[in-house]
Formats: sequence, structure tokens, C-alpha cells
Amino acid sequence: MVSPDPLGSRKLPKNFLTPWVLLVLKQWSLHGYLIMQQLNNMGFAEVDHPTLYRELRRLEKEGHVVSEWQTDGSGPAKRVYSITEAGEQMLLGWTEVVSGYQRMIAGFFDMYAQAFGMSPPAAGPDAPTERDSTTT
Amino acid sequence: MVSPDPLGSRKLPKNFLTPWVLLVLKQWSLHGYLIMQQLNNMGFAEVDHPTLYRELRRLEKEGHVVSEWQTDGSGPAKRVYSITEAGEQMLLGWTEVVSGYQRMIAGFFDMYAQAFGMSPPAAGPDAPTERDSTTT
DNA sequence: TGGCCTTATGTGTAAAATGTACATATATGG
DNA sequence: CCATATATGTACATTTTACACATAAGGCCA
Repeated sequence: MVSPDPLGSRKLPKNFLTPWVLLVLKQWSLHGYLIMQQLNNMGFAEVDHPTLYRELRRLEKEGHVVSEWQTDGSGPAKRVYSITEAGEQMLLGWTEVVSGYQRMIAGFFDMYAQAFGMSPPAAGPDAPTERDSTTT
Repeated sequence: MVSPDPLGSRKLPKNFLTPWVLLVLKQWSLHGYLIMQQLNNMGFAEVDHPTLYRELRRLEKEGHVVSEWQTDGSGPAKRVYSITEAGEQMLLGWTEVVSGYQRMIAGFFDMYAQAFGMSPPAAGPDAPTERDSTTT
């Protein structure tokens, strides 16, 4: 059994939110509170709202999204965000980056399978010291 | 055509290095310079060495790796790192986390396929505003 | 009406992580 | 002797995040 939290609160990578936010806004125009709920549905368990709201304002400052206040509904006023042309271009760029993450993760699991039971690969670095060497 | 760098130098997520470092050290005992080369082989194109060396010293401070100086070879002295039992436990925990990343990325591409050409999903947030509404 | 909860958006500030520039030392080759 | 590759490190500024706190509207209920 793995101990409950072996990572010491260093879990979520950073700069990981932006492509998901852009993708959500590619599909719907939403305000921050609903964006956060949607992100939770997509696996972001603990997005704290200041981080999300600041990210949204940064994206707007960069011109990748725009917002307008929606006051007609019930409850407090909502700032509804929509993606811009520039934001859709950015989403395309991020998609390539996320694809790179995907390849890196696939490589991780390939190496993981090798490390746990299979022979070391021939294409390792220059003559690395094998850890399971029996020549003590 | 996507512009050369639409992301504005905000590409690599943070906290992304640790599981790869642990996995490399699970397989070989290496010094930092070779670890960096191995990471480059695995798709980490731009790991700068201060970040890696700091990460290694942090892991050692945490007890997840140990190091010893190797002075017998040629060239400058090398600090060779090896993973510890605690480090292998941490690697197991990180593996679950990376698996979570993998799921999130798979969800990203699922949604990406939906956003680019297919109907919006029924399981979206509470009555979101559709972006392609024709009721202008 | 007064209090409490949910929704909804924000600020302030400290901590964490990274990137750039700089510094140091060994060996090899010209 | 100087340049280069190897190898490790420090110093500092920037970026990014996390935590605590603040504000406001509306619904519910006693």
C-alpha cells in the first residue's frame, strides 16, 4: 500500500490549467464559477478560485478571451467569458504542447515497464552503472 | 498556420520533472549531467541544469535519493545519485499522479474532438450558453 | 427582519518553483 | 596558455501558485 500522501503536497503541475480553460471556452461561453465546476468534472479536483479568476483576467489582458457582465439572471452578477480568435489560435498551440505531454507520459510508462522487471534498454546514456549489478 | 510561439514562453508545466528523475534513478545510478542527457532523450528538450541540480538536492534532503562523490574517473568529480526505498515509494505515488495526468489529457482530446465539429455533450454544466447559437 | 447558506467575484500576501546570469573546477587538444 | 567539453553549483529576479480574507446578491426560514 502506498502511503496516503507520499508527494508532500507537491502534486499538481503548474501551467496546466490554461489549455483546459481555453478548451472549455471554445465550447461554451461561461462565467468563472461554472468554468470551475466544469474543470472539476474534467479531473481538476482542487482548483482554487483565485487562481482560476486570475488566469481568466490574464487571458483577457492578453486578448485571448473577452468578458461581459451578465446582470439579468438571478444571483450576483456574472462575468461571462468568451474565447477570441487569438484565443482559438492559442488553443491550437496549446494542443500541440499537450500532445507533447501525452508523448512524454507514454514514454514514462514505457520506461516504467522496463524498470519494473524487464531488461534495461540498449539506448540508455553512455555506459550507465546498472543498479542491479551483481559484481559487488 | 499557427504562429511560432503562441504561448509566450509559458509552455512547460511545473512540478513535472520529479517523476521522470525518480524513474531514471530507479533504473540507473547516474550523476546529474547524465540524468539530464537521459531526460533529453525522453522528450525533455529544455531542462536547464540549475533546476535539475536543485531538484536532485531537494530529493536528497527529503531522503528520496542519496549521492556519493565519484572521483576515480576522468574529468571533474561527479555526484552519483541512487534512489532509496523512500524514493521508490514516492515513485509509486508519482506514478498514480502521472496516470491521473494521462486521464486528464485523454479527456482533453475527447473534448477537443467534440469542440471541433461535433455536437456539444449533454453532460455539460448547468445550461451553458452555446457559442454557435444562430439566434443573433 | 435577521441570520445563514449558496452563488459569484475579487484582493493581499506569502510561499514555491523556475529561468537567467554568473562562478568554479577538471581534463583534453591545439 | 587558451578554448572547449564536462560537471556542479550560487545568486537573483521573475513567474506562478496557495491561503486567508473581503464583498455582494439572492433564497430560505424562523
